Amino acid sequence: MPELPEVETIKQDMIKKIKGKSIKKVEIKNEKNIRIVSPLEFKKKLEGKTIKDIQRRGKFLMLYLDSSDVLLFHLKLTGRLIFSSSRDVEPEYSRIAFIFEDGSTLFFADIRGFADIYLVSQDEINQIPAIKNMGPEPLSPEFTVEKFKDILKRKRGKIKPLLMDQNVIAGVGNIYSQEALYRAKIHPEREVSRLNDEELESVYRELLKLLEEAIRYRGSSVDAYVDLNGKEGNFVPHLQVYGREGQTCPRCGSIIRKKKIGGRGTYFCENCQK
DNA sequence: CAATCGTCCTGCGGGC
DNA sequence: TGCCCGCAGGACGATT
Repeated sequence: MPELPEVETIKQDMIKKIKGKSIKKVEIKNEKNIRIVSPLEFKKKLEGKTIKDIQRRGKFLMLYLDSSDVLLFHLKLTGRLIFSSSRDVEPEYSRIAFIFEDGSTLFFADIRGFADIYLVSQDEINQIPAIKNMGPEPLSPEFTVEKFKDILKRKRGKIKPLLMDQNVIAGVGNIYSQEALYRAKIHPEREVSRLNDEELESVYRELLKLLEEAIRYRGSSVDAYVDLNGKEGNFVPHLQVYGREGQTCPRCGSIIRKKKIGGRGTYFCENCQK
């Protein structure tokens, strides 16, 4: 499941590999992920267009075209974007092929089919509900510790579900919310209104360090995530609690627990997360 | 009104 | 060994 570090990795690779390329042909094998526009309109609006810029917002990847349109991807759980220098090397579960003038191809693949693909004009981006209400980018300079505290102090509820709420902070999902809390030594079920300044500051610091570190390691290949070259990220060995139920806590040696919190599987150390 | 549930879907793992 | 059931989850809409 691609979260901010994984989408950021894909974005950086895309800037190197497909920025400036012109889409010659779009082949749709499975249209299920395409939202709002019809497959025919999707093809028509993309063929002949050039990719001018690539950006990320939360877990969304945004490809700006030389028309006024933007191609948006949200990979959800099992969506993949894989670049190949040849259109003949088709990845597993491939659904859409974006074939460039030079024959190189961007494949969109998805196992479970939850991913969303939008094609909208630039001024329609903010009409997409998931983007309209999205919280700040955690790695932007404006996202200061004061801003973080301001936002969370207005909220009620358990800290972990709040961290992965896209309307609170953009891009943080199930994996990085729980890893950040482990690093900050905060129990995922702590009521946010009962966290003091020092604790909130620690969550902020650890979250930002974690995201930056995960980007340097090209993300975590949990579930279906691979990078633009189809290669796995290198951050999984650096995850300290995620997926480690029954193993010992790297910090205190207690047994790591798994519990459903806010409907999502959450791993934590009951001994050192208070 | 905030929290939980069902929905989409399919690969995989646990259990027998 | 092999089969089958049910779990996993991002975000949204419905429900309690």
